[in-house]
Amino acid sequence: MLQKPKGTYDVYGEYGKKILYLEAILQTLMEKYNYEYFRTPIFEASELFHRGLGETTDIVSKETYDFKDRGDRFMTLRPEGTAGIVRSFIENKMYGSPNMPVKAWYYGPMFRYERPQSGRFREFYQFGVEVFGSNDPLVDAEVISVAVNLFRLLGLKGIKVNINTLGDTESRNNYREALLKYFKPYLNDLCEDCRNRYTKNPLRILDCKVDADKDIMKNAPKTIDYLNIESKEHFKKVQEYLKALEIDFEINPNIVRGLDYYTHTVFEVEANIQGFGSQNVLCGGGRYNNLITNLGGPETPGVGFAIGIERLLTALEFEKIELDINIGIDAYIISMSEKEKIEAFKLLQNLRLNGFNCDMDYMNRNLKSNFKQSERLNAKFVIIIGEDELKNDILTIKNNITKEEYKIDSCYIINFLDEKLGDFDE
RNA sequence: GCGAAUAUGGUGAAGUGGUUAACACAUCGGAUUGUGGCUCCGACAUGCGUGGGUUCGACUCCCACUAUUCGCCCCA
Repeated sequence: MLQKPKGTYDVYGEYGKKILYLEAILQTLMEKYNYEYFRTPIFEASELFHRGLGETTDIVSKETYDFKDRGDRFMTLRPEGTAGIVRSFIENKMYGSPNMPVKAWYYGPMFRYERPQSGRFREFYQFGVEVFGSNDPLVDAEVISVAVNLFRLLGLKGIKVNINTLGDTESRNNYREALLKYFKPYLNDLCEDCRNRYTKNPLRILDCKVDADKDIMKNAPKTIDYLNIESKEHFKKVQEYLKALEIDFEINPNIVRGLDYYTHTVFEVEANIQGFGSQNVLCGGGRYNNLITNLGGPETPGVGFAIGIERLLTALEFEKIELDINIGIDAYIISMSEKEKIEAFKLLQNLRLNGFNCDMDYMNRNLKSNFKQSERLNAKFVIIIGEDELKNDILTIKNNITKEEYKIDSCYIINFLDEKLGDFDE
């Protein structure tokens, strides 16, 4: 049997409704924040991600979907959203826009070649925002607030915001040096992964889970101690603004994030659900003041985050949060025999054009099966057209919940449904 | 890339080295029911992930592969 590729999934049924509902929420939320919708290509020149995310990051070195197109160009399925948006920002010369900052949001599939596990896929969806052009710590706080307010809006409790700062380039480099110097004598005491990280990405040693409890870790230099005055001030302001928005946060010096482009604020938003493990991190992001120049644009500050949609939906399920999705149809039409079918079909279209969600039998079911089908579809009303109905130009309509049955003139059906469906809303 | 578990019909599953692979749900047909939802009767795996091997004989034992799930790494 043909199967879907590893790490992908099909969307249909109830899950499909949830996705559409969530997408609608994202859209209205971003309208409120006055962010602009961006959609960039799903594949880009490989170079974009190599330069954007950093050659040595795991995502680029072992997780990208790469291919050569028929013109021998190296292409990569996007593993994350930021690089593409930044490319678009530069290519469309938005840095010249009079209404800075440019506030962008995006939503779409990302691809990473990884072993799938709970809440992790090879094709997965991310929702994210990016703000370009303002170095104001207020923007850091606003971006965090977008994520937090989305989670609040959906009804997630126990949201935890962890923040840290890497400082500006100078601070970050100083800190990196300090870390290398600090860990050098202890290299043999660290796990194999950490020894690897030492050369590749020393900051990541800090959030190692294996060595987390060792004293070496606890006494390691903290980013906070290596900040220059401006960086310190920036971080202080971010906290101030977060407090102003009544967003609880914790400073976690071990959050360093895996991508090379971060400077200053980095943050993660956790769901804090028991048994959810590493999936708890629903959102990650931070400020990246060097990324735009790395990709060939003018010096422009930026800050953003990404949220994993599959994780978010799984979290909602774990927390037994029901989304307000529309289940069922207003009416299901049954014709007793072939003779009434065309009337049923006409009625079906008429009702649909008048705004009702309805359906009819396409399978020539018998009456019994049709009633079953109406229940499967969660139809509020069943409309029956038989010989009598056809002859007298009336309809038999049954409330599928109260089982009350009515016979009405077919010309009143719209009014009837309008009135009766109103009762359902009360 | 590393580690672990699992793999029987549409679904959930039971099962023994040996002629017909339980059971339940779902589905379909029929009986009954004042137009279905209860009850009753009937149908429904040419096959037990794929390929090898052991055996007189394997769904049941062994090996390989594949897939799924979970964890690690990393990330969202």
